[in-house]
Formats: sequence, structure tokens, C-alpha cells
Amino acid sequence: MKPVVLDPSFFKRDVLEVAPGLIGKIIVRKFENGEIKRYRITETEAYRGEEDLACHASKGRTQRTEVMYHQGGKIYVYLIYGMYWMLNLVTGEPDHPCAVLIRGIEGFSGPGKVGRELRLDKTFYGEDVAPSKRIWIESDGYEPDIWVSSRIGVEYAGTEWTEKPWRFIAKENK
DNA sequence: GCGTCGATCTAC
DNA sequence: TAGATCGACGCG
Repeated sequence: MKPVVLDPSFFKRDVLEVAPGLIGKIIVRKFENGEIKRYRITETEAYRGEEDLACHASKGRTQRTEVMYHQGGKIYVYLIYGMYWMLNLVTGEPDHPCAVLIRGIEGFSGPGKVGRELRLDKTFYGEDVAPSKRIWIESDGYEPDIWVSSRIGVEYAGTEWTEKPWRFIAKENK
């Protein structure tokens, strides 16, 4: 099937639909030299609103979390441990601060490696996910079976939120 | 202003 | 199992 660019409406749904929906989709990165690379998404995690203590928005609306309060289809990046840029895609309607963390793409397992491969930096913050920009998503109709588990590295949020089955992995990849 | 810590990865 | 490395956040 010929790849089609995902419509912005894809992201304006609940993050618990978008996160598994992104598994098997293709993330496209246009680099500064014009080179375009495509990577199939193999792993995602959902972060869902202020009540989700693992979500950065649980701290409220700040300069850092601002973009999550916008409508779906924008990029939320942040620096972690002083060296890794995490790639997130904002989902849902305005004032519902949710985002999907891209934890893995084909050939690169782990969100830090994803950010490094895609050469992210702070200038991606708030950018639209669109072919006119540097990052967008395509579908070629491939829909792998999905494995679900709890989220990684969010123990600080307490067991209620750590145990949510909000991590999605392409089964063949596992 | 200052201390703490993090949605990670790598090497020892 | 600890170190890299720095911005956001909380406290004062």
C-alpha cells in the first residue's frame, strides 16, 4: 500500500487511542541537508493529563508543559539527564494535556536513542507534525499485533500510575 | 540563588 | 552500579 501522510485529526483523539495507533506507523524525518529518512515505530507510551502523576502536566501548566495544552499534532521535546531529547507527540483537544512518548523505532530501541538518531534539539519544541516541517507520520497500512505493558521509569508516580498498561510494543519486536 | 532529580544510556 | 550532564522545579 502506498504510504499516506496521517491527517492532523489522527492526533486529536484520546492518547490511549493514539499511542497504540502509532505502532507500525512510519515516522519521517527531513534533515537539515534535505535528506529524508523513514523509521517504523515499534514502541510508544501514553501520558494522560494532569491527574496522571507520571505525566509532566501533573505539575500544571508551565513553560515546559505548555505545548501539551495545545491541540494534538504538535511536538513536545524535553531534555532528560542533561543529554537525551525525548520525542513526544501531543494528542487530544486543547486543555487536555496528553502526549505519546516515542520509545522505539526500527533499529533503535529506547527513547534516548530515538532522539539521538533523529537529531532532536530544543528547536523542535511546539513544531507541527507536518510534511512542510521536519517530522511527520505516514501509514502504509501495516498494522502489527501489539503487546501491552506498564510504563518504564515512572516509579516516582506511585504504583497506581506505574501499573497502568499504557506502554505499547509491536509484538514481533518483542 | 541553590539543591535536587529526572519518561536514559553506557561503560566499568 | 555509578557517572555523564543540565534544565525545570521547589524552596527560601
